[in-house]
Amino acid sequence: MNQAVEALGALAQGTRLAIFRVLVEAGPEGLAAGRIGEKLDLPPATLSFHLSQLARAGVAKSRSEGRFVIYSADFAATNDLVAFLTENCCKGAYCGPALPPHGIVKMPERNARGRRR
Amino acid sequence: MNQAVEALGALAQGTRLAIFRVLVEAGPEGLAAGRIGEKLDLPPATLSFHLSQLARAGVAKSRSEGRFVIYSADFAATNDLVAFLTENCCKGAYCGPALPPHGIVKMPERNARGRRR
DNA sequence: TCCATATTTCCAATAATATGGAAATGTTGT
DNA sequence: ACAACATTTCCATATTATTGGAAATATGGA
Repeated sequence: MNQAVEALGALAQGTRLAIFRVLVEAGPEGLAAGRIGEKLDLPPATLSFHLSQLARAGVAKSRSEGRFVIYSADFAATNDLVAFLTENCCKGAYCGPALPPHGIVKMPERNARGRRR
Repeated sequence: MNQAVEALGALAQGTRLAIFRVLVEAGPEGLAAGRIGEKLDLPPATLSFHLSQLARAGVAKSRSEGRFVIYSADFAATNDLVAFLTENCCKGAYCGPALPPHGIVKMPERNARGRRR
């Protein structure tokens, strides 16, 4: 619960949500901090502040690669967050009316044997 | 995007997240403000403040019923929010590693003809 | 109408957060 | 060791959010 508040709080801010979406689009590979700053035109101090918030909250992670710091979205944490939000939803019954256009994260396609492609 | 920041901001707070979860559990029927306050032991002013934040952000809605005000979660808005968070995720490819235990909201079951049951 | 109950508004004190310039830190290549 | 670049830390400032007591408002029933 506290974890969820942290994660939501990290995303509940224009600049950070923009950063997060850049990271989601970038995928597991991630993106160097500087590239993110260029895309969103953010001064280094501001960028660094928000990246550290995202990482502290667990929705993004960073790894060092040479003199770059590569940030990427934490997809597992994001899924956990989404699951938490709708936990106990209507005690298990369908609770429309809206039908989601797609899932949280696409399931890997499977062949007839049930193996991932 | 602004809409998403509002929605996330509404949920990014301990008291409000607790309220929201009570509403999610209550389902579309909703719950009178007072009942929520009892469950979470909140003073009226505080409760009212947070309920109005949730409603303003669109993740909850209210209707009057006699002298009660019934609040309920807005499931459609919640789904939109979740969809937005993972939009353009990995440009369409599966982006594990975690597989979600279940969908955002359960799809209604369909029979062989594709009709809802 | 009058009373009991439900919810909201008003208000002030307190705390937390966002911003970005300047300087510090760390890393690579010469 | 030095220069060039990437990122973070330090700092001050401005803005916004949370809290709850007390009073106001609204509804239903006797």
